Amino acid sequence: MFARITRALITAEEPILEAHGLTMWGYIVLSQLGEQPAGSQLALAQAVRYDKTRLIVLLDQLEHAGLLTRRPDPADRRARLVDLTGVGERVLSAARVDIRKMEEELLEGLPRGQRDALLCALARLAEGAAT
Amino acid sequence: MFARITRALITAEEPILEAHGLTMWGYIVLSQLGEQPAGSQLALAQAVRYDKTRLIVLLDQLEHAGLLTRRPDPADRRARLVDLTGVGERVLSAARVDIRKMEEELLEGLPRGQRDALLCALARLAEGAAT
DNA sequence: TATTGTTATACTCTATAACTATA
DNA sequence: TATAGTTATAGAGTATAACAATA
Repeated sequence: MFARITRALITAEEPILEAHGLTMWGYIVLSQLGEQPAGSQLALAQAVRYDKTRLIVLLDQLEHAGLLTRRPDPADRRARLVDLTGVGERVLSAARVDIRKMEEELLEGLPRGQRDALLCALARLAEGAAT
Repeated sequence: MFARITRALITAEEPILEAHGLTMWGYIVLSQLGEQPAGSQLALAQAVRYDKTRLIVLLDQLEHAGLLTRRPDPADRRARLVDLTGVGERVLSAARVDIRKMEEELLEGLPRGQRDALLCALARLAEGAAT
Protein backbone atom coordinates (compact mmCIF):
# COMPACT_ATOMS: atom_id res chain seq x y z
CA MET A 1 0.00 0.00 0.00
CA PHE A 2 2.81 2.40 0.86
CA ALA A 3 4.53 1.71 -2.45
CA ARG A 4 1.33 2.15 -4.42
CA ILE A 5 0.42 5.41 -2.71
CA THR A 6 3.95 6.72 -3.11
CA ARG A 7 3.91 5.99 -6.82
CA ALA A 8 0.54 7.71 -7.17
CA LEU A 9 1.85 10.72 -5.25
CA ILE A 10 4.91 10.97 -7.49
CA THR A 11 2.71 10.77 -10.56
CA ALA A 12 0.52 13.54 -9.18
CA GLU A 13 3.44 15.71 -8.11
CA GLU A 14 5.56 15.55 -11.21
CA PRO A 15 3.38 17.74 -13.47
CA ILE A 16 2.95 20.25 -10.64
CA LEU A 17 6.69 20.51 -10.09
CA GLU A 18 7.36 20.62 -13.81
CA ALA A 19 5.10 23.68 -14.00
CA HIS A 20 7.54 25.33 -11.60
CA GLY A 21 10.57 24.09 -13.54
CA LEU A 22 11.52 21.61 -10.84
CA THR A 23 12.25 17.91 -10.72
CA MET A 24 11.24 15.71 -7.80
CA TRP A 25 14.74 15.64 -6.36
CA GLY A 26 15.19 19.33 -7.05
CA TYR A 27 12.10 20.03 -4.96
CA ILE A 28 13.27 17.72 -2.19
CA VAL A 29 16.65 19.45 -2.05
CA LEU A 30 15.13 22.94 -2.08
CA SER A 31 12.74 21.88 0.70
CA GLN A 32 15.60 20.64 2.80
CA LEU A 33 17.51 23.87 2.22
CA GLY A 34 14.37 25.76 3.20
CA GLU A 35 14.41 24.04 6.57
CA GLN A 36 18.08 24.57 7.22
CA PRO A 37 20.94 25.75 4.98
CA ALA A 38 23.37 22.93 4.31
CA GLY A 39 26.70 22.95 6.09
CA SER A 40 28.12 20.83 3.31
CA GLN A 41 26.95 19.05 0.20
CA LEU A 42 27.66 15.72 1.84
CA ALA A 43 25.47 16.61 4.81
CA LEU A 44 22.76 17.70 2.40
CA ALA A 45 22.98 14.41 0.51
CA GLN A 46 22.65 12.42 3.72
CA ALA A 47 19.79 14.57 4.99
CA VAL A 48 17.65 13.85 1.92
CA ARG A 49 19.09 10.35 1.37
CA TYR A 50 20.41 11.07 -2.09
CA ASP A 51 23.65 9.90 -3.67
CA LYS A 52 26.32 12.59 -3.23
CA THR A 53 27.60 12.19 -6.79
CA ARG A 54 24.15 12.74 -8.23
CA LEU A 55 23.54 15.64 -5.88
CA ILE A 56 26.44 17.47 -7.49
CA VAL A 57 24.93 17.63 -10.97
CA LEU A 58 21.57 18.46 -9.43
CA LEU A 59 23.13 21.36 -7.51
CA ASP A 60 24.87 22.42 -10.75
CA GLN A 61 21.47 22.72 -12.41
CA LEU A 62 19.80 24.47 -9.48
CA GLU A 63 22.71 26.86 -9.14
CA HIS A 64 22.68 27.56 -12.88
CA ALA A 65 18.95 28.26 -12.61
CA GLY A 66 19.74 30.79 -9.90
CA LEU A 67 17.86 28.96 -7.16
CA LEU A 68 20.81 28.49 -4.84
CA THR A 69 24.42 29.49 -4.31
CA ARG A 70 27.52 27.54 -3.38
CA ARG A 71 30.44 29.12 -1.57
CA PRO A 72 33.48 27.68 0.17
CA ASP A 73 33.08 27.18 3.89
CA PRO A 74 35.57 29.61 5.51
CA ALA A 75 36.04 27.13 8.37
CA ASP A 76 36.82 24.19 6.06
CA ARG A 77 37.74 25.09 2.53
CA ARG A 78 37.09 21.57 1.30
CA ALA A 79 33.39 21.96 2.06
CA ARG A 80 30.93 24.23 0.30
CA LEU A 81 28.00 25.98 1.95
CA VAL A 82 24.75 25.80 0.03
CA ASP A 83 22.10 28.51 0.44
CA LEU A 84 18.79 29.25 -1.22
CA THR A 85 18.63 32.50 -3.15
CA GLY A 86 15.61 34.79 -2.97
CA VAL A 87 14.45 33.31 -6.26
CA GLY A 88 14.96 29.83 -4.89
CA GLU A 89 12.83 30.63 -1.84
CA ARG A 90 10.06 32.03 -4.00
CA VAL A 91 10.07 29.05 -6.40
CA LEU A 92 10.07 26.67 -3.46
CA SER A 93 7.16 28.30 -1.66
CA ALA A 94 5.16 28.63 -4.88
CA ALA A 95 5.67 24.94 -5.67
CA ARG A 96 4.89 24.00 -2.09
CA VAL A 97 1.56 25.80 -2.22
CA ASP A 98 0.49 23.73 -5.22
CA ILE A 99 1.82 20.48 -3.76
CA ARG A 100 0.00 21.13 -0.48
CA LYS A 101 -3.18 21.83 -2.38
CA MET A 102 -2.92 18.49 -4.16
CA GLU A 103 -2.24 16.73 -0.85
CA GLU A 104 -5.24 18.42 0.77
CA GLU A 105 -7.49 17.20 -2.03
CA LEU A 106 -6.14 13.70 -1.64
CA LEU A 107 -6.87 13.67 2.09
CA GLU A 108 -10.28 15.32 1.73
CA GLY A 109 -12.03 11.96 1.41
CA LEU A 110 -10.86 10.84 4.85
CA PRO A 111 -12.80 11.53 8.02
CA ARG A 112 -11.15 14.14 10.22
CA GLY A 113 -10.04 11.80 12.99
CA GLN A 114 -8.63 9.23 10.62
CA ARG A 115 -6.78 11.91 8.76
CA ASP A 116 -5.12 13.28 11.88
CA ALA A 117 -4.19 9.79 13.00
CA LEU A 118 -2.73 9.07 9.58
CA LEU A 119 -0.53 12.15 9.59
CA CYS A 120 0.60 11.49 13.14
CA ALA A 121 1.39 7.85 12.40
CA LEU A 122 3.20 8.75 9.17
CA ALA A 123 5.37 11.24 11.01
CA ARG A 124 6.30 8.66 13.61
CA LEU A 125 7.05 5.96 11.03
CA ALA A 126 9.05 8.35 8.88
CA GLU A 127 11.05 9.39 11.90
CA GLY A 128 11.65 5.75 12.76
CA ALA A 129 12.71 5.09 9.17
CA ALA A 130 15.52 7.58 9.64
CA THR A 131 17.25 5.16 11.98
CA MET B 1 7.00 10.80 4.37
CA PHE B 2 5.38 8.18 2.16
CA ALA B 3 8.49 7.92 0.01
CA ARG B 4 10.77 7.66 3.01
CA ILE B 5 8.67 4.99 4.70
CA THR B 6 8.38 3.05 1.44
CA ARG B 7 12.12 3.06 0.98
CA ALA B 8 12.64 1.88 4.55
CA LEU B 9 10.09 -0.88 4.03
CA ILE B 10 11.82 -2.04 0.87
CA THR B 11 15.15 -2.07 2.67
CA ALA B 12 13.62 -4.13 5.47
CA GLU B 13 11.82 -6.52 3.12
CA GLU B 14 14.61 -7.31 0.72
CA PRO B 15 16.72 -9.51 3.02
CA ILE B 16 13.58 -11.32 4.19
CA LEU B 17 12.51 -12.09 0.64
CA GLU B 18 16.04 -13.02 -0.36
CA ALA B 19 16.00 -15.65 2.38
CA HIS B 20 13.04 -17.19 0.54
CA GLY B 21 14.76 -16.87 -2.85
CA LEU B 22 12.43 -14.09 -3.97
CA THR B 23 12.85 -10.60 -5.36
CA MET B 24 10.52 -7.75 -4.48
CA TRP B 25 8.67 -7.95 -7.79
CA GLY B 26 8.63 -11.73 -7.61
CA TYR B 27 6.89 -11.51 -4.23
CA ILE B 28 4.43 -8.93 -5.55
CA VAL B 29 3.53 -11.13 -8.51
CA LEU B 30 3.18 -14.26 -6.37
CA SER B 31 0.97 -12.32 -3.95
CA GLN B 32 -1.26 -11.18 -6.77
CA LEU B 33 -1.50 -14.73 -8.10
CA GLY B 34 -2.36 -15.87 -4.59
CA GLU B 35 -5.36 -13.54 -4.59
CA GLN B 36 -6.58 -14.52 -8.03
CA PRO B 37 -4.97 -16.58 -10.81
CA ALA B 38 -4.15 -14.38 -13.78
CA GLY B 39 -6.35 -14.58 -16.85
CA SER B 40 -3.45 -13.30 -18.92
CA GLN B 41 0.05 -11.99 -18.43
CA LEU B 42 -1.09 -8.58 -19.57
CA ALA B 43 -3.85 -8.50 -16.96
CA LEU B 44 -1.31 -9.57 -14.36
CA ALA B 45 1.07 -6.81 -15.38
CA GLN B 46 -1.67 -4.21 -15.09
CA ALA B 47 -2.89 -5.57 -11.76
CA VAL B 48 0.51 -5.12 -10.14
CA ARG B 49 1.44 -2.07 -12.25
CA TYR B 50 4.52 -3.65 -13.76
CA ASP B 51 5.82 -3.36 -17.30
CA LYS B 52 4.57 -6.30 -19.37
CA THR B 53 7.93 -6.82 -21.06
CA ARG B 54 9.71 -7.06 -17.73
CA LEU B 55 7.02 -9.31 -16.36
CA ILE B 56 7.88 -11.88 -19.02
CA VAL B 57 11.45 -12.44 -17.86
CA LEU B 58 10.26 -12.40 -14.26
CA LEU B 59 7.69 -15.09 -15.05
CA ASP B 60 10.41 -17.03 -16.87
CA GLN B 61 12.45 -17.08 -13.67
CA LEU B 62 9.52 -17.93 -11.40
CA GLU B 63 8.38 -20.67 -13.77
CA HIS B 64 11.90 -22.06 -13.99
CA ALA B 65 12.03 -22.06 -10.18
CA GLY B 66 8.85 -24.14 -10.21
CA LEU B 67 6.74 -21.51 -8.42
CA LEU B 68 4.16 -21.10 -11.17
CA THR B 69 2.98 -22.57 -14.45
CA ARG B 70 1.98 -20.98 -17.75
CA ARG B 71 -0.46 -22.65 -20.12
CA PRO B 72 -2.34 -21.41 -23.18
CA ASP B 73 -5.83 -20.12 -22.47
CA PRO B 74 -8.17 -22.55 -24.29
CA ALA B 75 -10.60 -19.66 -24.88
CA ASP B 76 -7.95 -17.36 -26.42
CA ARG B 77 -4.81 -19.07 -27.55
CA ARG B 78 -2.90 -15.80 -27.69
CA ALA B 79 -3.16 -15.48 -23.92
CA ARG B 80 -1.50 -17.64 -21.31
CA LEU B 81 -3.01 -18.52 -17.96
CA VAL B 82 -0.66 -18.19 -15.01
CA ASP B 83 -1.16 -20.30 -11.89
CA LEU B 84 0.77 -20.81 -8.68
CA THR B 85 2.13 -24.31 -8.13
CA GLY B 86 1.96 -26.00 -4.75
CA VAL B 87 5.57 -25.02 -4.21
CA GLY B 88 4.74 -21.45 -5.22
CA GLU B 89 1.92 -21.27 -2.68
CA ARG B 90 4.16 -22.60 0.07
CA VAL B 91 6.99 -20.20 -0.72
CA LEU B 92 4.53 -17.32 -0.88
CA SER B 93 2.90 -18.07 2.45
CA ALA B 94 6.25 -18.69 4.15
CA ALA B 95 7.58 -15.36 2.89
CA ARG B 96 4.34 -13.63 3.84
CA VAL B 97 4.62 -14.86 7.42
CA ASP B 98 8.04 -13.25 7.78
CA ILE B 99 6.98 -10.05 6.03
CA ARG B 100 3.90 -9.74 8.26
CA LYS B 101 6.07 -10.26 11.33
CA MET B 102 8.32 -7.41 10.27
CA GLU B 103 5.32 -5.19 9.60
CA GLU B 104 3.85 -6.01 13.00
CA GLU B 105 7.08 -5.00 14.70
CA LEU B 106 7.11 -1.76 12.77
CA LEU B 107 3.58 -0.89 13.87
CA GLU B 108 4.10 -1.98 17.45
CA GLY B 109 5.19 1.48 18.52
CA LEU B 110 1.89 3.03 17.50
CA PRO B 111 -1.09 3.28 19.84
CA ARG B 112 -3.88 0.90 18.94
CA GLY B 113 -6.35 3.50 17.67
CA GLN B 114 -3.77 5.31 15.59
CA ARG B 115 -2.64 2.05 14.10
CA ASP B 116 -6.15 1.03 13.06
CA ALA B 117 -6.81 4.46 11.60
CA LEU B 118 -3.53 4.29 9.70
CA LEU B 119 -4.34 0.94 8.13
CA CYS B 120 -7.86 2.04 7.25
CA ALA B 121 -6.63 5.31 5.72
CA LEU B 122 -3.86 3.52 3.80
CA ALA B 123 -6.36 1.08 2.34
CA ARG B 124 -8.58 3.92 1.19
CA LEU B 125 -5.72 5.93 -0.28
CA ALA B 126 -4.27 2.87 -2.01
CA GLU B 127 -7.66 2.10 -3.47
CA GLY B 128 -7.98 5.69 -4.65
CA ALA B 129 -4.49 5.47 -6.16
CA ALA B 130 -5.73 2.69 -8.40
CA THR B 131 -7.88 5.20 -10.28
C1' DT C 1 -6.88 -4.47 -37.98
C1' DA C 2 -6.07 -5.25 -33.07
C1' DT C 3 -4.14 -7.87 -29.20
C1' DT C 4 -0.95 -11.28 -26.48
C1' DG C 5 3.35 -12.71 -25.81
C1' DT C 6 8.05 -12.13 -26.93
C1' DT C 7 12.68 -10.29 -28.03
C1' DA C 8 16.05 -6.79 -28.86
C1' DT C 9 17.37 -2.26 -28.32
C1' DA C 10 17.83 2.24 -26.34
C1' DC C 11 17.50 5.02 -22.54
C1' DT C 12 17.43 6.63 -17.77
C1' DC C 13 18.62 6.19 -13.30
C1' DT C 14 21.82 4.68 -9.83
C1' DA C 15 26.13 3.04 -7.82
C1' DT C 16 31.28 2.44 -8.03
C1' DA C 17 35.85 3.85 -8.62
C1' DA C 18 39.31 7.13 -9.28
C1' DC C 19 41.04 11.97 -9.04
C1' DT C 20 41.85 16.96 -6.74
C1' DA C 21 42.13 19.84 -3.08
C1' DT C 22 42.13 20.55 1.42
C1' DA C 23 42.55 18.94 6.38
C1' DT D 1 45.75 9.41 6.30
C1' DA D 2 41.31 10.88 5.80
C1' DT D 3 37.44 13.77 4.01
C1' DA D 4 34.61 17.09 0.56
C1' DG D 5 33.86 17.74 -3.85
C1' DT D 6 34.13 16.23 -8.56
C1' DT D 7 34.25 13.41 -12.80
C1' DA D 8 33.95 9.29 -15.58
C1' DT D 9 32.54 4.86 -16.02
C1' DA D 10 29.98 0.67 -15.29
C1' DG D 11 25.76 -1.41 -13.90
C1' DA D 12 20.92 -2.04 -12.90
C1' DG D 13 16.50 -0.82 -13.86
C1' DT D 14 13.09 0.84 -17.13
C1' DA D 15 10.83 2.07 -21.42
C1' DT D 16 10.37 1.78 -26.58
C1' DA D 17 10.02 -0.49 -30.90
C1' DA D 18 9.49 -4.34 -33.73
C1' DC D 19 8.03 -9.17 -34.61
C1' DA D 20 5.19 -13.77 -34.55
C1' DA D 21 0.93 -15.89 -33.41
C1' DT D 22 -3.81 -15.48 -32.82
C1' DA D 23 -8.27 -13.04 -32.71
